[in-house]
Amino acid sequence: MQGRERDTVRTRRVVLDAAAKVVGTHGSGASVDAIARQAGVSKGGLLHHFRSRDQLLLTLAEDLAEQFAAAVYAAADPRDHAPGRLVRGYVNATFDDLLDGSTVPEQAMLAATLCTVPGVAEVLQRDKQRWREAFEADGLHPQRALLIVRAADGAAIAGLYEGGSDPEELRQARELLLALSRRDGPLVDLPEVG
Amino acid sequence: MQGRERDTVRTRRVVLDAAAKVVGTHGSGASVDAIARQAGVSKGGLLHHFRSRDQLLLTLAEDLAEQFAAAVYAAADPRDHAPGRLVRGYVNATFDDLLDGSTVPEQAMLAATLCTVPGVAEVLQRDKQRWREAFEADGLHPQRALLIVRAADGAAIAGLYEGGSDPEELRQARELLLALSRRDGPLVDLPEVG
DNA sequence: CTGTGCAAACCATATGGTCGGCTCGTAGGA
DNA sequence: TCCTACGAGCCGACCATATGGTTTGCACAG
Repeated sequence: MQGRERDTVRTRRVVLDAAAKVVGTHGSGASVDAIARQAGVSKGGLLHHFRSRDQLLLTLAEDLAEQFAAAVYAAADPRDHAPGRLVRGYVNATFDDLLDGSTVPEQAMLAATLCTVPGVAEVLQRDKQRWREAFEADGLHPQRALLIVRAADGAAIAGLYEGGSDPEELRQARELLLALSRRDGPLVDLPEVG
Repeated sequence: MQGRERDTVRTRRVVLDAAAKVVGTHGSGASVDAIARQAGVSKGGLLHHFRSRDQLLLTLAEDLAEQFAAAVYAAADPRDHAPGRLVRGYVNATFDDLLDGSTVPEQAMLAATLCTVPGVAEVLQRDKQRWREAFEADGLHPQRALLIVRAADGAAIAGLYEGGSDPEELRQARELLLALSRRDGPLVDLPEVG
């Protein structure tokens, strides 16, 4: 019963990857049949593993959130013990995705499509709560951490939905956010302008 | 020939509003029929004004972009002539939408759905370019302006897709961004932390 | 032999888009 | 001013089709 379970796990994995690909290119028009074909599986076979299309997409959303979290923790330098370590991992993971660029339009499609799937909103909300707690434990001034994370999110949105950005600009933006994360305290001590 | 044209304009307006409402609640599942019913029009009547569903949604996207731009310029204080005036309008318009809150989930659905419509990506890209140029003429240090706008976008995303945020937190975030926009120069002169 | 992963045919239905026709406002001539 | 012809806005029935989900059957591991 072990080989079988392995097969099940592998098939689910293959289907999830196929779903990401097809949804990334065809958006909400991605049919179960198309996903199944991409996965090299029949529609019946797919629906044997995922009760419905919505449940498949929900699982995909959870899977992607998990993958991103893993990327963030992987991007956090293990030798970095200063406050803001996780924030820096978040920034780096975000911009790494963006700078790769090869799959940016697909990711935009993917994100937009998944957001319209019933149940995904709750998943995102739970995810948000987890990040919030993680950042609170990261030691940086909350206002500062929030600003940095928001800016990273905004850059991601801009990069995803509004066309690929200039790589050089992305790199600069990342450096700025990283620099901001290496300092601490409220953000008010700035030279005033006329 | 004038009354007729008025009718056409009004009907198109009604249909667009209906589309925003239905798409906001039903996402990509919003059918032409449902939109037509919401608008008090038959499906045939609707398709008389918009050649296809996609074209309707594309028009809706353009319309919403235009509405947001109008809100930004309306939110910019006419007596404000310091650099960053438009940035402040952008921040205020964004957070006004977010703080209203009543239609936040609908707007999230709406945005996500429209992003999957063919042609909307190009519209967003053009829109982005317009904003970029407008901000460049706004006089603030580019890096600073970009950071503020990105943070506002990120806050919008967080508010829209990850569940309504705490109003108090939103207000604080807005004040921070506005404060940042009232200063100028690069963002490096911050107290370093151990 | 048995149960599980999977295929393929099948079904009900929803949806986008078309079409012929009806209504009524408008233009233009008498 | 009145009448008529025209055309635009609009309706509602219709059609082809794509899609989500079910069911039946089969092959194979244990």
